[in-house]
Amino acid sequence: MKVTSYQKYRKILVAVDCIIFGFDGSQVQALLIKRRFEPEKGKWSLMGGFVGEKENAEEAATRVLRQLTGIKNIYMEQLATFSDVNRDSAGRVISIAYFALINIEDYDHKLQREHEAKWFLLSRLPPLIFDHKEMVMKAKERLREKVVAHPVGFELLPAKFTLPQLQSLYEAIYNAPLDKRNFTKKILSLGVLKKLDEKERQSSRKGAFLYVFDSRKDQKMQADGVKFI
Amino acid sequence: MKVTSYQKYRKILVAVDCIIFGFDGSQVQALLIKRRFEPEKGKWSLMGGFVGEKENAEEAATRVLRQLTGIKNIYMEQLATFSDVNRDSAGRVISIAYFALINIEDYDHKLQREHEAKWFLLSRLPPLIFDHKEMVMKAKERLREKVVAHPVGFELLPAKFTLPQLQSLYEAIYNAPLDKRNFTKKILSLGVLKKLDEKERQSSRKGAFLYVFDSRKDQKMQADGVKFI
DNA sequence: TCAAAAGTGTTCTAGATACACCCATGT
DNA sequence: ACATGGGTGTATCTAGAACACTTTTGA
Repeated sequence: MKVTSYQKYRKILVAVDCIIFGFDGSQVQALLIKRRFEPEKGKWSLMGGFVGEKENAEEAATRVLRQLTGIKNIYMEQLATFSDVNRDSAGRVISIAYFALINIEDYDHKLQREHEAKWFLLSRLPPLIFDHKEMVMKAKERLREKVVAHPVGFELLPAKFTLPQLQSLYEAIYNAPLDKRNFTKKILSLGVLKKLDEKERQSSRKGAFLYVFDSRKDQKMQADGVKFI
Repeated sequence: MKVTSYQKYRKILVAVDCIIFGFDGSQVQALLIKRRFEPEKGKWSLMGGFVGEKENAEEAATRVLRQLTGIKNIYMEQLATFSDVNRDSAGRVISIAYFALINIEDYDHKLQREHEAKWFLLSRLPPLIFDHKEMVMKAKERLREKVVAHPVGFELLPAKFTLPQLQSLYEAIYNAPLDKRNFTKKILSLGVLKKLDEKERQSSRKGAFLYVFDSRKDQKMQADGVKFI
């Protein structure tokens, strides 16, 4: 039985916008699309959508992410809600922003073409519509904070990766160089990596050993509250 | 000129809810009210309200906080948005939760009576309506994270406070005892406290020196990224 | 004079930092 | 043979943790 005490209040359009980060081996990038409808049609924008009647914001964001990337199990978390009265030039819309981390390799390139999507270096973002730039900046900040205490960085890498790749990722996130020996020592001491008997040989003659993330060990560590890098 | 491309989407009621933390000298508490309208009238609830046409969520939360506490400059930040389809039994409402820290002394007791508000120990919360319990738990977690790197704890204390009071606050937030000597050493080494020539004598015969928070020093420290406790 | 809380220093330990050379391989 | 990136160990420094006694004063 519905009660009616809320009837006098004005409803508002509710959207989600997704900040999608990827890592190309040396830089962190964000995935943007060319907006296909008015207002601001043709401008660069985050991928977004409206929250439907029968879904919560997380479901809406998951749907939007799958539409764009084709990936089902994506690392995603709520960032913040943006609600300024005039943030959208076409009317009152609040937007719940989510940030997501994906492995660029998993990304479906057909979908990329379909959506006119493009990866941009965080340091070279094009002008974005509305408050989307602010969203990206906030997401970048959150990623940095997050990475200190949680192993989210691995989401950005392929399943098998080398220590130099992992180090580059952390250097890109912190925007600062790290000492190779100290990095190796610390990351291995966490005990969440499993060394494979296999080498990656694209990037050097000697080749670098591949590792995989061992999520069982990670769970134990999360419980103990260990810090990453 | 308004464009109309959003017309086909369904609008949603948007509310804010405020988790208000206070500190009574030994325990962290949350301020709750008895809900005065249906549904769930008479049950314990967070203080909330709807986001109006001409305000953003932060303005709405500030308004709600002032209504309840009478305090104007309140420490507040956005926590998260809760959007489950059936979270409110009276219809689809999403809620943007804010958490706020106040000094219990600043609190206007007339308003407290007016709203049938009451402080509850975090360890002894009554049953709460909807998803408000989840909101409080998330806020508690955020407070703990926050306090590590930012001097937000001071918001919970009166302007003049003693080191033992400050220590009790941190012990309450961490829910763990701290060593008095290590605590004193560290907090003073931060250089954000100014010792007064005045003693507080309620809680001991010897009396404890009062301190004030020196925000100029704090700003410098924030820039340098120092950690609290 | 004693009960109750405030105040105060030193030692030990673990984690972070700084730092330089050899290795494996393709060309 | 050499250029390129991969891999490895040690010494130092710093921050955090552990730990106990003296001081003040009102009752």
